[in-house]
Amino acid sequence: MNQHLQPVISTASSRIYETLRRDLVGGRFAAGEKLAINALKEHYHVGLSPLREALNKLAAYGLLIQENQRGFRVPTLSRAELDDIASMRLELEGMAFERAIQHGDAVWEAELLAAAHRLKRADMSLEKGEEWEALHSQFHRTLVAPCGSVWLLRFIEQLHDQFDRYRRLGPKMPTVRQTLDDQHHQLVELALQRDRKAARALMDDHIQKSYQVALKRYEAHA
Amino acid sequence: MNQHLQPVISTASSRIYETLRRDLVGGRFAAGEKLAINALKEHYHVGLSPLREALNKLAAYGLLIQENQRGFRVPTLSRAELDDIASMRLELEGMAFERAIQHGDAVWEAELLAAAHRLKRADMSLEKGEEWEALHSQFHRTLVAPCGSVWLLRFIEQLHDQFDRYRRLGPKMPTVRQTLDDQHHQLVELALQRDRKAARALMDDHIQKSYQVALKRYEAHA
DNA sequence: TTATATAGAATAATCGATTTTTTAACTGAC
DNA sequence: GTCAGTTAAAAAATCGATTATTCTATATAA
Repeated sequence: MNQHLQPVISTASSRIYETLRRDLVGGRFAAGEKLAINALKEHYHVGLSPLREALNKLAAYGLLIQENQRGFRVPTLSRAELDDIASMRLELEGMAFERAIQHGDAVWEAELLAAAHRLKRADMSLEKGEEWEALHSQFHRTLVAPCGSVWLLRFIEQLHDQFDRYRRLGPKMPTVRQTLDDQHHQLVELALQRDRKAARALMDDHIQKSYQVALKRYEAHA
Repeated sequence: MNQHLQPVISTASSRIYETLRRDLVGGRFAAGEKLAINALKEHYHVGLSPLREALNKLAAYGLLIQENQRGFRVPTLSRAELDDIASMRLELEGMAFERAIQHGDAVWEAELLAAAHRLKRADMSLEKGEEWEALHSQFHRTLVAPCGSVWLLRFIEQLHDQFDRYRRLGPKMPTVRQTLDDQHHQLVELALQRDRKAARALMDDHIQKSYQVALKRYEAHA
């Protein structure tokens, strides 16, 4: 499901990394909060060494701030950063989607349809939990997967995690969500038709709308 | 000099991280090599815990590959990856430079001239060691610094480190190097004149030429 | 009162040793 | 000779304890 690390074999360190990543993205820690390592150790039933290794990785990934001799903090949120993240998503995901449309083959088309279908079923259940989040991430990953650039995919993944810290600040907004869910299918449509320009335009619009949602939530939150 | 971590206060972990990063970028480890943690411990006179924390961060940063239960390896080099890195640099650094030219203020102009001057003095000494590398990195960072996007700067920094693994595979090539050094000054010129289009074009050419150098070295190496 | 100093508690970083897993060498059956 | 199974050695991951640093509260001096 998640290719953040090859979880073929798991270690305590890789497990707690993935768990913490999800919890950070899902907003289970307050922005700006100082992490109490001992408390984490207890809460997640994990030893100090694997925990610290995971925290170090998360800091390098950008989901934590590390300050020498004073541990780890959850990054604060700001309008400026949200704008930055959204505008980088516009540039990079748009670019990647266009390239994916140029290079994607029949296997990709099938995977796209599959990912969209799985997501739609989750949309309908109206249970927007971790399950939906995973399918949603996977769908967006599939859209850009055959773009041909490993580094572009890596940056997009990172931006998604950052963006979701804002998007997931509040509860779902059914009407906007409906529009966004519909766009997912239209994105697949345009991809299959290889209509690069229209696909790019829709992707831009999709990110813009998501940004509006995230911004509303951020402002309600602050 | 390097803002990879705030080295205001340093810990064993942050020191060994920075040292290893330099050594990885500088090619002091063979591509694909498996890192012998015990040997590293001895060589760098550092304990196991800070060393492992540094290795974890470097893996998250992309300068190492981590495989569960089988430690850390230096990523291999490939033509495809070099192409990817170079084309991402073209996109992102070009974008950043254009934005920097739009937003950079008088302080930036001064810093640009200063960075270019320091680099030129190092160019002339013909000693292309770590000292020159540091000034070169700093110069390129300064070029794009006021682009307005923290995430864009972060990605560019990462791509530079990756690119340098290829560029630094071989010894200097005086004639090409002369051209590239000259371009540094022309980049400053065009930035001061706020000639966005020309600046972008020159940046593209600069990265292209650097890519040619890196590619030659990669092919000679393999 | 304000600022500075300091002791004690809390926390971060690191160390040394242990446990777990992988790798390499060896064995014997086919 | 080759291959599966076994074992010893090596390496990775983790643990428990120690050391170093920061934070907090209190005391003292200007």
